[in-house]
Amino acid sequence: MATVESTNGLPKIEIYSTLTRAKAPLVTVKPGHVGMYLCGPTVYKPSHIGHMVGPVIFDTVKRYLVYSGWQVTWVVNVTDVDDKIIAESAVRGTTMAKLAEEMTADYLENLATLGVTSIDEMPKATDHIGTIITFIEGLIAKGSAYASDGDVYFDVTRDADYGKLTNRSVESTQGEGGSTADRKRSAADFALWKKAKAGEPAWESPWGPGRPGWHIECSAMSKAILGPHFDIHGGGLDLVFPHHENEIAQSESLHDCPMATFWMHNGLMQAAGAAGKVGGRPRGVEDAADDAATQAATKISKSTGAEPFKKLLERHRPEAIRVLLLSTHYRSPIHFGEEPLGESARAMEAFERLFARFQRVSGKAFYTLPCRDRRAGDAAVAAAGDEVKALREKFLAAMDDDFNTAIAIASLFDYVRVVNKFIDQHGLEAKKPAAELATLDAMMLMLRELTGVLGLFLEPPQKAAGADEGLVAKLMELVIEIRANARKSKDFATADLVRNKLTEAGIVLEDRPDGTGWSKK
RNA sequence: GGCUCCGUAGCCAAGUGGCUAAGGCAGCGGAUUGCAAAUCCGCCAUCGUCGGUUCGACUCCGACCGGAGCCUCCA
Repeated sequence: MATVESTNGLPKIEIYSTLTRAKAPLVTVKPGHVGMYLCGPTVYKPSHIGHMVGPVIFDTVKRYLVYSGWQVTWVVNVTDVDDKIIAESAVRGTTMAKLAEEMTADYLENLATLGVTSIDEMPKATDHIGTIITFIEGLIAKGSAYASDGDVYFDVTRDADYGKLTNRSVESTQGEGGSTADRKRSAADFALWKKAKAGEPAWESPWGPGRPGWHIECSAMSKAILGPHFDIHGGGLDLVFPHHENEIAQSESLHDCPMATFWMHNGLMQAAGAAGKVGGRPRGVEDAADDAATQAATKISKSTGAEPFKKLLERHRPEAIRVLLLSTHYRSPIHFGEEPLGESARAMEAFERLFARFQRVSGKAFYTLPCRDRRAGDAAVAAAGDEVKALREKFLAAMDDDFNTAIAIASLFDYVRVVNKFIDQHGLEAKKPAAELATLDAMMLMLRELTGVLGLFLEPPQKAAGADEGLVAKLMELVIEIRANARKSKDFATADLVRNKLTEAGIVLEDRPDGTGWSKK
């Protein structure tokens, strides 16, 4: 076995933390259990592809940890009270709660299509107002926060190591202080509680009616569900400062213990060929004071607004999107666009052709094979042969090393080749020797195990099926039979005409030793 | 300006102080096929530029050029 056993009998998995800028073995607060928190969306608009990156990555992290033997509790919060939600609900003439509910549903549907189904809890900020108020009171009692004219602010000068996540000093973070500067002791202080303006949603508090600041939600809710010190805190790289820096300041000031052992940050989605992250704000005029080159660059970035994810799904299969997200290392930016998605989709088809081939040979549907866990896989791997064993070890070693899904996927492409070669060499499409069939089964079970870890191919591809599906199948059967007769009598002109016309119509014929198959392109 | 990070083949993208620098897409040659498709085999990079450290660097250090994120409650 290539994997190293750690003291508690679980595999050794190394994770990079933004806080230490280094990888360290996963050692959990509670042995055998991982508490993982991901900063979720502010639900004011339909989600776009950029919102899917973190969830897909952390879903994969969770799948891999569970596969490897940990118990995992994964929390993704929903910010359902916020300036933007208030503004957008006003525009739409609806309530904040209604809009938030609607957009949360949209978010969840989109996640489900991508196979992100492993979130355990999704706390809403508005369900945790009491928790948040208690948290703020604790900070005030410790002298880390102060009330000011109905607002409450965190006092960064009382936090000796403020800025440790992003290597910033308090001085260097002092901007203008924003519109509330006159209520703050120092410009870098940030709001824990915001006094309600007239007509805004508000909750009663010791400081008067108001609502929570953004940063405090995550500190309070992660504590409520995962405890003051948990294992993995995740989010996009754009949240490192100020959001996560402030979470650390709040939680560690109150609890005097680390908030999270590992701070994992995913790279941001960028539109291929354009500057700027997907969904980012266009860079404004304030940047134009720079040189001409910068101006040229900012011009392009104006087009980075992202379409709703559902629109994207009209053009691309979720499987291709998931693979694209996982084929880049999670800490790197992802180049996203029609072209990369198309390539990703084409690459996926090699897997699906193999699944179809497997079904022809063995009569078994790949999608119904059981996804084993790592221990069971360890026990079963010998039956699949040395090549498979080596590729599985490569896969596991890559995932153990900070979830290197890019290498893991690469090993799966090698895997497909190995299995195809096996079928070729033993002529399994024509004859079916029991011993080789058993080996093939073992190989495919292993592929099922590994693709399942990445959350891939869990469901059969969605057929663009209509009521005509059965009719088309019958017609194709007929066409293929007629063409087969033509081929038998060496009437290749007719046979080729049929095939070419079908190709034009988007149907691909494959003449195999045991007959002709067809598929829609 | 400050703080992070990146620059690998036509495109995308892993990776390592020293054996043949993953994988995908595209392309080329071959096997197979009546011809194709699919499949298999083979080919296709010296790692932004310039210096330095080292027996040896693409991998470490420095400078420069180019790109990205954050410093503005954006995943």
